[in-house]
Order: sequence, then C-alpha cells, then structure tokens
Amino acid sequence: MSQMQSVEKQLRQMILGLEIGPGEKLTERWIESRFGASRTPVRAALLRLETEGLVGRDGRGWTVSPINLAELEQIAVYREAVEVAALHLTCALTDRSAVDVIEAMLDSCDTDTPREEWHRIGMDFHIELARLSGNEFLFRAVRDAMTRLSRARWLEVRDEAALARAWAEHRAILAAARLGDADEAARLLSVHIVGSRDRLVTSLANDRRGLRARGFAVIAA
Amino acid sequence: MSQMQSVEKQLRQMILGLEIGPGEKLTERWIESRFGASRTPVRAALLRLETEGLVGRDGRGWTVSPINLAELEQIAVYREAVEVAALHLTCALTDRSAVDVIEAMLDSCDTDTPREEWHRIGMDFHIELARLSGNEFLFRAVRDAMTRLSRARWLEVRDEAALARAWAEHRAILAAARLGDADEAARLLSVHIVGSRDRLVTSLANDRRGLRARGFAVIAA
DNA sequence: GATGCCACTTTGGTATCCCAAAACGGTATC
DNA sequence: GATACCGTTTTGGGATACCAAAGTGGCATC
Repeated sequence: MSQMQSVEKQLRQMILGLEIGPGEKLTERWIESRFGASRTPVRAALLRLETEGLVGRDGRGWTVSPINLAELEQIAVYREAVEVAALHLTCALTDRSAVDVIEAMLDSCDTDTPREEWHRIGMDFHIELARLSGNEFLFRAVRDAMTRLSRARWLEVRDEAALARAWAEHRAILAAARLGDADEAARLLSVHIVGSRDRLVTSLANDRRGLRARGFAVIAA
Repeated sequence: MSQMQSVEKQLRQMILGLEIGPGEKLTERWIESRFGASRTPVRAALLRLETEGLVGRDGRGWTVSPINLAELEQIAVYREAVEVAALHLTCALTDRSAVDVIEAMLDSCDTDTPREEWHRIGMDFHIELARLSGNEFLFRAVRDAMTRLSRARWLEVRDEAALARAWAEHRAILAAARLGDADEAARLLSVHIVGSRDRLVTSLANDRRGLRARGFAVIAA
C-alpha cells in the first residue's frame, strides 16, 4: 500500500475514533512525523479527508472538523432521501435474498459484542442496504453520510436502550424489504432515520458541556 | 488565487469543455508544462478532480473519465432522489420568492444566446433550485451530479427541440413550486429528469460512433 | 516477417529544499 | 499590568531532486 493510502487510512481512523478531537488543529509536520511519511503523501491524504468533510481549513492551516449539530440535522434529511430511494430499488429486485446477509450482520451482535462492533455494524447496516440497490451513487452517498455521522454516533452507542431500539427498527425494515413491500419498508426507514437524528441531536445537545470538557469543539444547531 | 486552485479550475474547464477528450491519458508532466505550475499543485488538482469523477486512475497513470452511459443512468436516479427531496423542502418554505430569480435565469436565454449559456443555465437551474432548499448536502449532491453530467449534456444542447422542451418543463416546475404544490412540482421534476435521461442516453448511444471518431471514449450502458 | 529480449526513457511516488506569510514570544513603553 | 511593536520561529504552498517501476523502441534471433 502506498504511503498516501496508509497515511489517509490511519489519520481517518484516528479522527473517527476521536483519538484526535473535533476542532483540534493539525499541522502537516506533525502528521509527517507521527506516521513517518514525508509531506507529499501527507498533503494528499489531507486533501482527500477534506473532501470527506473530516478535516477542514482554518485560515491557512488544517483543523479536524468540529461536531456540528446543524450539519447532523441536514445529513439526516439527505440520508432519508438517498436511503429511501435505494431501498425502493432494492425492493423492486426479483432476488432480494441478499437481505439475509445483512440480517446475519445484525444477528452477530450480542451482549458480549464490544461497543466498537455495534458502532460499526450499525453503520454498515445502512451502507450495505444501500449497496444492494446496485446504484453506485446512492451507495456512495450513504457511505459518505455515515462516515460524517460516525463520530457523533459514538454517543448513541453508549445507550443500551437506543441500541436495542435501533436494532429492532433495522430488523423491521429488513422484514418489509424481504416481502418486497417498498412503501412500508421506506416508511419504517424514514421513521428510523428521523428518530435516530432526534435522539442523537438531543443527547449531543445535553452532553455538549461534557464534550467541550474533553476538548471537543461542538457547534450548536 | 493559489496555483493549485488555478490549475484545478483550468483543467476542469478543459475537461468539461471537451478540450481534453473523455478517455484521454494525462501525465502530471504535461499538465505541469501546460499550465506553468510545478507538480505539487498539479498533483493536488488531480486529487480533487478525481473525487469529482472527472479524472480517474488508469493503472499507475491518470485518465480523463470516459463518458459512461451506465453511469449516466445511475446519476439520473440519484438526481431524482436528491432533487425531489430538495424541492419538497423548498415548497415548504413560507418565502418562495427566490424562485423568481431562477425564472429570470431561464428568461435570459433567447435565440441570440450562445450554446454555452444555454448549457450552463440548464445546469444552474437545477443547482440553484437545490440551493433554495437550504440543505447544504442536497445542494452539493445536485451540483456534483450536474458536473458529472455536464460533458454528456453538450449533445442535448445541440437539439433545439429538446432545449425548448426542457425550458418548458423547467417553467412548469417553477410554477408549481411557486404555488407551494410540492407533490405536483416533484412529479414534474421526476418526469423531467427521467425524460432528459432517456433522450440523453438515446442520442449518445446513436452518436456513439461519431464520438468515438472524435477520439472520445464512450462506455456502453 | 514475427517474436523475444534488453537498454533506455518516461512516469508517478516520495523526500527534501526554499520561500513568503502568519503565528508566536519577548521586550520596551505607557 | 496591559499593550504595542519587532525579531524569531513555524507553517503551508511551491519547486525540485531522486527512485523504482512501467512503458517504449530497436535490435538480434528464429
């Protein structure tokens, strides 16, 4: 793997894993020494992460994107549009057996499963469901949206009740999709996305003080 | 403006204007000498254009993305999802007077207007309409989708009848939006997008031979 | 004439150097 | 103690040097 890909991957992982806090300043030289690469691949990685919305410009320098509650709300609307469209396509397929694979993903989580797994699979559910549509653009849109939501979702995953609820909703969506009931599946998906957004924004707004205390920049809605 | 932005802008313009043909090979050294910049800004520009889908990797090197009919069809589905969602938001606004500005854009085109203007305004109609929604993600999705469609649309703009039809459909969409009739506006928009896609793919499939003769790579649906 | 092979060239990936501008820090001044 | 000023350091943007690998062309061979 090229250095550029390596730096990009590791830096993304650190940002998404909150090892580098939202709002934190980044310098190309720090990344360079941290990962043992020269500035050329570092700059390439930063340019990519910028288009993903994970880092941004702060004047002349670089900053890890803050958690932005207004942005989270807009992403939910965006997700609703693209995920519902993808789900309609999937329900129109004659062979919808692939939903079983996604159901198996959900099943693989139990009480012994670490938080990181719940977090990842909660996102992959939506991403893989979108992939089934066969539309590359809808798929990428969902994947990119989930990436942007990833950091904020670390909070939701700490709430057992919210997690159980999300999994139940995921299963209901799959059940409707398996039957080919596009309208019902889409309705359930919309409710799920809007509900998740509300719970997420509410708990973030409540925890805002705590997040700030951890040095995380949080921008209000 | 930085060299990077300058190179990116000029290269994008050359690609979108078909001055560099779809499928053509690019070397960093050629771009470097063509625009009088060093490889650093050239590289940054290529990385950006790659995320826009205008250039891609061909093994180790760079290639101007070919015209891909299958991709055009998928983009239409994606556009339909995001543009309809944006239009619903716009129709829900209490102040929809901004649609008049968009109508004025359409009015500015007459028989004396050069093809380039029709082409640009035909895209801006959709982009600006999405911007009215106030949702940054829907807006960017539409803008990026139109960018990807831009090159293929050069063909449609040569067809007077198609142009007149598109403009009439644009006006009908605005009329429904002005009244706040979201469902009717969305229906008209869907019909417009699907119809445009069909006409575009059909004429591209027909002209495929001619395009190939001009050295343009065209990938079938 | 077709084909395999080798030397040379070109190319993207990387490291490093230079520069102007911005950020920082210390000091003198009020 | 606050503040304005100036020299130093740091930083991102750009240019260039170097390298390994892929590509190219010509020559020898069959």
